[in-house]
Amino acid sequence: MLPKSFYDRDPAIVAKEILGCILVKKDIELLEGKIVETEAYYGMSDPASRARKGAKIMWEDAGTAFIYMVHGNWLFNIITLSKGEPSGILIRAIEPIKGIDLMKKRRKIKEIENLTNGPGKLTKAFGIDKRYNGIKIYRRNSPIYVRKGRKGNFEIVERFRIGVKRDLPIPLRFYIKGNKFVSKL
DNA sequence: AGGAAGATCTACT
DNA sequence: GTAGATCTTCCTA
Repeated sequence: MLPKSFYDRDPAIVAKEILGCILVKKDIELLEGKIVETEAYYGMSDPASRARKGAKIMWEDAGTAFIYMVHGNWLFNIITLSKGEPSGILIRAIEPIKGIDLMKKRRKIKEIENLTNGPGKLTKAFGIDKRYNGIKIYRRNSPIYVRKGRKGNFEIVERFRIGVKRDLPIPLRFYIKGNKFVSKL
């Protein structure tokens, strides 16, 4: 399982290095998925950042889960840190590994490719909502955490972020090239 | 009270 | 594949 120090770095670095790792939810159920797409968000210097909208939780320590609602969807973020500025990464898409039947049930569909290929979709499939806001995912016994995946060779594609009104002039969206579960090319 | 928000679903061309 | 409606909570007036 990834230690707190992993998250305590620049969000763009964390966003890239977490690709290929496994997102795990384990409490009364066991769900796993490989992280295939992420985005990085900075603090006050980032026009798209929730920090500017007064999300206090962004000032908590690295490795804190940050969950909020957009257009009727819960989005799952992890707090990171760079130079004392609040920042974070958004998990945009994962590839289902374990608990696929439960994910299908929650999403009410059966095509695997459509199960978790978007930030709002994966939270629904995993049953993640506001209740998990603020948990420390680096702690033992955390119901949600990330662990290292199998080493795989893949190329990382860099793109501009999706959906943000005003983006920064640098690419902050990262995904695994050729993966079917990426939300958008 | 009303609008905005880092999205998704559906119903078409 | 794309456009438009609609999703739900939070923030500001």
